[in-house]
Amino acid sequence: MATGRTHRPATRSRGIPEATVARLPLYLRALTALSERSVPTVSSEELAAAAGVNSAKLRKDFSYLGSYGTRGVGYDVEYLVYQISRELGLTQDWPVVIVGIGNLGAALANYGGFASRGFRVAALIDADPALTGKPVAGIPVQHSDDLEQAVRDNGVSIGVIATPAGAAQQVCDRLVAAGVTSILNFAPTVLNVPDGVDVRKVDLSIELQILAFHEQRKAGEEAAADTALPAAAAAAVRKQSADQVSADQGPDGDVPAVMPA
Amino acid sequence: MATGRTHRPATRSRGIPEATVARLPLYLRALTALSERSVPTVSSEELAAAAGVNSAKLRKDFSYLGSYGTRGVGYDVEYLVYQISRELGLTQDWPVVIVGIGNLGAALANYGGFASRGFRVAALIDADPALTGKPVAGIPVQHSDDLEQAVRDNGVSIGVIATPAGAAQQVCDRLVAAGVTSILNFAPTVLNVPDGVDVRKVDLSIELQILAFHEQRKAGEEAAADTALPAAAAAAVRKQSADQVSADQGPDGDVPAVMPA
DNA sequence: CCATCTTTGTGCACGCGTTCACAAAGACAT
DNA sequence: ATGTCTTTGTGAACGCGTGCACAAAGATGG
Repeated sequence: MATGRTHRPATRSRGIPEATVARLPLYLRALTALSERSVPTVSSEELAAAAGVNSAKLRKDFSYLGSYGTRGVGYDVEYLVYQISRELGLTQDWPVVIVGIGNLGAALANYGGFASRGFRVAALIDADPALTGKPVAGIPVQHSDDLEQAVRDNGVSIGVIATPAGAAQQVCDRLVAAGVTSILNFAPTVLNVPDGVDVRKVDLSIELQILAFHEQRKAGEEAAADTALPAAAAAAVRKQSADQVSADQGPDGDVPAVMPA
Repeated sequence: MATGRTHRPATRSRGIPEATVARLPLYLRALTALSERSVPTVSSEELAAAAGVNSAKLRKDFSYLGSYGTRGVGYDVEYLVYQISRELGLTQDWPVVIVGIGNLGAALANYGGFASRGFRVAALIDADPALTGKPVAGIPVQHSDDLEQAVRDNGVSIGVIATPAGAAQQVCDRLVAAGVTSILNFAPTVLNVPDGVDVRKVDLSIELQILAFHEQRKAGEEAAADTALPAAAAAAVRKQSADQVSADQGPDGDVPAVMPA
């Protein structure tokens, strides 16, 4: 994914491992909550608990950013909030464009977690003419024809794709051609992009499938553990017979994330 | 698998690495698409390309499931679809309950990718009395008071939390108490659960923040290149120079303040 | 039946990420 | 100042995941 890293070991700020970057938003969230409660300092142990990670991992993560803690005391909350925000690039304004204003796209447009972290929804795009001009989250939806102009006029470098799978690649190509270099993809499709463009994907059904795998494993172990089971696991067993739905018609098509309206 | 005797016989789910499990849904999606096009067999190279992964990785992943391929030919699409579906537990019906029917919850209820993979939305729960009884995606919303009963009546073992952050832990506790053992959490909060309960989280803003980090890095490199070279060569240089980055920029002002609910 | 060609399955090595464990650093009390 | 106590920052070991490279396995053609 990430384009070739440098041969630079860990000089200054740029040696930050990908795994650490992925956790910085977690720390930032926990720190922001502490900041609101006017907590002045926090130890690695406390903050790690709040962020749901190991304290040693947290300290090592922070060590990549620099030495921002005080031994015997902990970390200054406000200072750390600022440092992490700066490192993540959240001290600047990031205009984003959302393409595909179905259920999911609309939910994303309304999502408060974006605006509060410097992400500003600059434009909403949908192929359906019936939606054009209709306001969603206070922003009028623009037709797909205006995609390129919306990107350029707003200086957008981050695009969000919430279209059906079939349209995703085409939308992606147009976004990239218009100058977008980072894409958050909610469509269940693999996107092909040129070098220099980052893609992150969120597939809602994949997470559920992973849960189902572990759930099945748990159920199997329980069943194997004790043949005669108390009422406790009755629910698990009932899954089988609850609804023997096999959505006939064979394999599901790869399904659009949203309904177009 | 000639050396399979001293180690775990990878016959069952026991030996499958977590990273492999996370990719199985990807393979399944690609295979399903091939199946719809009535493609009989597929090579690891082709399938890997369709799934967006390395072919060696794919072969190794499949080797954990067993030897389902034919050397010189490839993999039988239908057979592999079945094997992966079975491994993931998708051959059975998974009733799920969605708690928090806001924009996101409603989008999830309407999401086609769930039903097509054996996940059936058994109940929708929301604390707002104004929503009670109102149908969303054809399913009437139930009040929070009915959470436990909805879980038990439907034999639900997978719960989806799409509530505001402040309500998530409480909802989680109630779900777990009612018998749910797997939770997909969309609320921006760390959930505490007892042993034996799996939690996977999806935080929409985290993904954007990670993109912003890389975007900032790219912008910094371009800026560094621009100062050193004529603007015309900037694009060409972008990919090459990844090492040196100007440390900081001026005070940009705005700092992300609060976490939404 | 043998030769050749294709593609799988995997041994191996390497690098990243995680965790442990502890010395160094600073706060604080006396 | 000096000692004690707390907590950071990190060296080092370990384990997992990834990718290479190739032998084995089977198909295919002569």
